[in-house]
Amino acid sequence: MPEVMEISPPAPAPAPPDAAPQPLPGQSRYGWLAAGLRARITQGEWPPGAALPAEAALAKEHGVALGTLRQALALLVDQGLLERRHGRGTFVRGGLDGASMLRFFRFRHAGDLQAAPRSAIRARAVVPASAAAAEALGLPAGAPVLTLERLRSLDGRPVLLERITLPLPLFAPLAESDPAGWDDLLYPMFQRVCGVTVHRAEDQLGFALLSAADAALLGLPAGHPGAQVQRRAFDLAGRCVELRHTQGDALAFAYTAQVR
Amino acid sequence: MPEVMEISPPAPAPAPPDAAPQPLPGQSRYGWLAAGLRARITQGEWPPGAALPAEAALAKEHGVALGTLRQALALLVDQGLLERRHGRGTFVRGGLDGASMLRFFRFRHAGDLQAAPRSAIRARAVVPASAAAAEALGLPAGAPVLTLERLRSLDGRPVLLERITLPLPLFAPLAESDPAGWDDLLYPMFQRVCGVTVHRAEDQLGFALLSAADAALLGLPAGHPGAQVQRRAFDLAGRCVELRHTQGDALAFAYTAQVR
DNA sequence: CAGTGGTCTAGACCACCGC
DNA sequence: CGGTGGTCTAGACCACTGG
Repeated sequence: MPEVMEISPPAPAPAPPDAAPQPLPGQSRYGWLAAGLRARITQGEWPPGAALPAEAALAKEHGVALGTLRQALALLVDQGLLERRHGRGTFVRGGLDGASMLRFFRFRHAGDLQAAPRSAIRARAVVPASAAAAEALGLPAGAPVLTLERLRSLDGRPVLLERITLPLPLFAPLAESDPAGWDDLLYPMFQRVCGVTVHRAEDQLGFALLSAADAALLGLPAGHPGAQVQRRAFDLAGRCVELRHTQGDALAFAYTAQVR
Repeated sequence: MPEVMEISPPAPAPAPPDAAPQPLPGQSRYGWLAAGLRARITQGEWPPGAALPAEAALAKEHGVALGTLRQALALLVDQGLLERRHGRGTFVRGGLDGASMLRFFRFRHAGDLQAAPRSAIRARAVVPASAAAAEALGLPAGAPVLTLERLRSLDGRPVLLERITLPLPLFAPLAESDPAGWDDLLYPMFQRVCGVTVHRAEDQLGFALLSAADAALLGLPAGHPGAQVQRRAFDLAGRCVELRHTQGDALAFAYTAQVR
């Protein structure tokens, strides 16, 4: 089962009756189908959480055998785009929940039943993007971006300090609304307010000593070791829609990686 | 496609002509087949690197359609047990190469063309297992284990300090041979000398300051921040066959995690 | 109960590999 | 060229879900 996805998917709508609409360039039919379905999903024909038509219907619509259509769906499933539920249907996966940063840390304190993490926006600004940020977000050099500084707390104790960069035409609604009223989880709010689904992310982990100012915000001594997470988050279409630099107490860092 | 693997696989040999040999308890045929093939692999019928019989032959042997047999193979492929090569065959995957610890660090120095990492065994001993080690390795409390202390170097600079615990009946050959003659990569040597294939590992990443002695071995000042990797390595049958604690310069640590 | 995805079959033909 | 895995078909039947 090759993992590549072909380019130029077929037309979303059913084909004209003659002149075969799927001139398979040199690849598999199911790969082509998957690319077509992916396009219809990223274009919003089936929003996150919605159910696709039944397998039989999709197979008939594309004039293809059931097994072939199922192979296409399987591709999209292990790309994380779809989710199948036996007896219910095939659904477009929702976005990440935004609480995922805490998975890198162990902040439990002796038998605490964990309270929900709280979020406080400390600063918000519209600034020209740095060269690196523009590059990562696919913006022209110096394009305006929205930056946030955010402190996350557990049981009233500050535990994570985050600096977030968002591309600006897309996140304009957040440049105006009152941060005091924002949700504790950003990604569901991105979805609701800006229509942006954060679907996948790459987290680069590292360690560095905390600056005096950053350490103070986290209630730690200056020069305390900090765990650093540099995140690039992507939407359904694979475009980078967020840069996030997260710092926390290195001594609370714990993460399990699977090898092979 | 459920991911579970059924218990009590069918008999390895072809079935007696009557009295159906595969009394599917309540699960899928391909899951049952996969369990049977897995057993034959872990029992050494097809050693790592060897090719399985062709799909058609296996399907006929088990009295099953091609598609069903292919589903079973697909299960074992994404469990990492098998590897398929178009036009060549289906092969039992070899073990890990043992260089995988370095993937957590960036030790490049300005334009160096990287030399192969070197390994030096600093200490070897047979000792009673700690309670935690015995538990993890599935040994009785206080059973004898082989411990190694090992320093890995890049271009002559020490970069990683490792403390390794190995269960003893299994690794007895290593308790006697001369460590000076050992390979730089341990896992291929485990395979060759002890017949142990390291197939999968779980690495728990963390952070702690280095002790004065450990820091000295790494050429770092006492109390320098250290990245810690606590590894449990497993063989083809899923048994834990190695515990390894690795320390390195936290400031050289870099790892990228994929989020969903 | 009707509708969904999951399993399984028995074929055909294609694409890749190595000799 | 012969052997391998990869794709595709057109069906049948099973298992799960929800009203």
